[in-house]
Amino acid sequence: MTNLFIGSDRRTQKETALFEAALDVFAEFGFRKAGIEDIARRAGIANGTVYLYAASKRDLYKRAVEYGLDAWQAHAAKAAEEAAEGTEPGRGRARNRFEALCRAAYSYLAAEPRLRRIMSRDPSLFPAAPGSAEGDDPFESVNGRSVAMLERAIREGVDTGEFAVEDPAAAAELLFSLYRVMIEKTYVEEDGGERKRFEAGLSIIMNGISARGA
Amino acid sequence: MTNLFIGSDRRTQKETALFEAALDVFAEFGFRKAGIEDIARRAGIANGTVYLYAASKRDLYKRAVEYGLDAWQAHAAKAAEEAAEGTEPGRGRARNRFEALCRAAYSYLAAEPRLRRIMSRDPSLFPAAPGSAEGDDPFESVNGRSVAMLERAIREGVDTGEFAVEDPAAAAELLFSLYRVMIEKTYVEEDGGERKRFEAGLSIIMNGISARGA
DNA sequence: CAATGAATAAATTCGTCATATATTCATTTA
DNA sequence: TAAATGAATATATGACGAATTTATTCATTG
Repeated sequence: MTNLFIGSDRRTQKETALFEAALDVFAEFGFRKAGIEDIARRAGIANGTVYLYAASKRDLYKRAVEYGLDAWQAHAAKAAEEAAEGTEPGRGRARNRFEALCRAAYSYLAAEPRLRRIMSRDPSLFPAAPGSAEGDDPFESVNGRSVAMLERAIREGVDTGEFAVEDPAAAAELLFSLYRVMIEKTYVEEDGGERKRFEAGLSIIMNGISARGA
Repeated sequence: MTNLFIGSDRRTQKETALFEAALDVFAEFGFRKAGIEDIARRAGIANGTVYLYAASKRDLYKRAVEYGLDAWQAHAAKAAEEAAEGTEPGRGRARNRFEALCRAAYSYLAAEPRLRRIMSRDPSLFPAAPGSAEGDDPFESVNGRSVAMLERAIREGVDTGEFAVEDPAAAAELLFSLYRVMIEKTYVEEDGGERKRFEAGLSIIMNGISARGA
C-alpha cells in the first residue's frame, strides 16, 4: 500500500468516466441496444475492465442511473441549503428552502437530457410506476432520501408555523409523485408550456401547504 | 362494416353487453391475450356479430374502454351536480362541487377493478404517459371533457371568490395529472394507505386553490 | 336484413440456425 | 502484484419457415 490516495483517486476517476459513458450510451440507445463495447470505448477502458466496477450489464445500468440520480439530488439539496442560509428560522426559511428544493430539482433535470431520456424509456425507475410492486423500486435508497428531504422541509415549516399539513409523510410522498408527473409532462410533451405548468403547480402546492395566517 | 350509429334499443342492449364482456376479458387477459371468441361468447353473440359493432379488435378495445371511461365520468359529473344543488352560489358551492367531483371519481374507480386493471396494463391510455406524444391520446375526447369539467369547477370558484388560481386551465391539467398518480398509487400499491394518501392530497389541493379570505 | 359461423386471411408461436454481444480468465502492464 | 487487458467463450438475440392459433370476412340463414 504505497499510495492509497492515488490508487483510490484513480479508481474513482475511472468509475466516474465509466458511469458518464454509460449514461450517454444508455440514454441514446436504451438498455437493450446499448453495448458494453461502446460504453467501454467511450470511457477509455477495455471491455473486461467494466466488470471490475459492475457485476453485469444490468448492474452497470443500475449503478450509472444511481450515480445520475445522486448528482441530481445533491444539486437540489445544495440549492435548498443555500436558500435557507440567508433566512432566519421561522421567517420564511421553510418556504424558501422548500421552494428552492423544487425549483432546483426541476431546473437540473431540464439541463440533463440523459436522465430525462432514461426515465422516459424506463418507467420502472420510479417507485409507483405501473407493473412495479411494493419492494420493487431499484432506487429505493435515492428515492427514499428524496422523499425524506421533502418531508424534513415540510416538517420544518410545520414546526415554525409556516406550513399547515396534517400528515407530512403522506404529503411528501404525494409531492414526490406529483413531481414525477411534472417530469413526464416536461419530457413527453415539450410543447413550450412546461414552465407555465410548473409554476402553476408550484403555486398551488406552496399555497396548499402554507398555514392560513402565515 | 354496417352503420355503427343507428341506435335501436336492441342494438344498444347488445352493444352494452358486448362492451361489458369486452371490459371483462380485456381486464382479465390484456389486449393481446384477449380473444374475440371469448368476448363474443360472454356477450351471447356470434363471432362475426362483433364486427357489426367494431371495425377490429383494436377498435373494440378502444370503444369498450371509452364506454367504461364515459360511465366513470358520468358518475362523477352527476355526483358533482348533486353536491352543488343544495348550496347557494358563492356560499361554498364551488368547493362542494369540486370536492364531490374528486371524491366521486376516486371512489367509483375503487369499485371498478376492470378499469383499474386495464389502465394499469396500458399506460398509454393516459395522455402524458411515457412514450406517447402530443396528439396520441386515444381518449382525447373523454379525457378532454374531464379536464374541461375540472376547469369549469375551478373557474366557478374563481368567479365567486372562493378560489384563487392564476391559470385555471393549467391548474385543471395539473390536477388531472395528479389524479392519474393517485390512481396509480391506488391500484399499484394496495397497501391500505390509499385512502389516507387521497385525503392528504385532496386536503392540500383544496387548500391550495382556495382564496385566503374564504 | 341483422345475425351467424364456417371459410379464409393474418398473426403468433415454435424450433432451428446464424449472428452478435455479454462475460470470463489467462496473460500483460505499470 | 493488483489492476487492466482483450481474445476466448458462453449467452442472448435475430432471422426464417412451418405449424398453430386467432382475427376477420362473407355466403348463408332465420
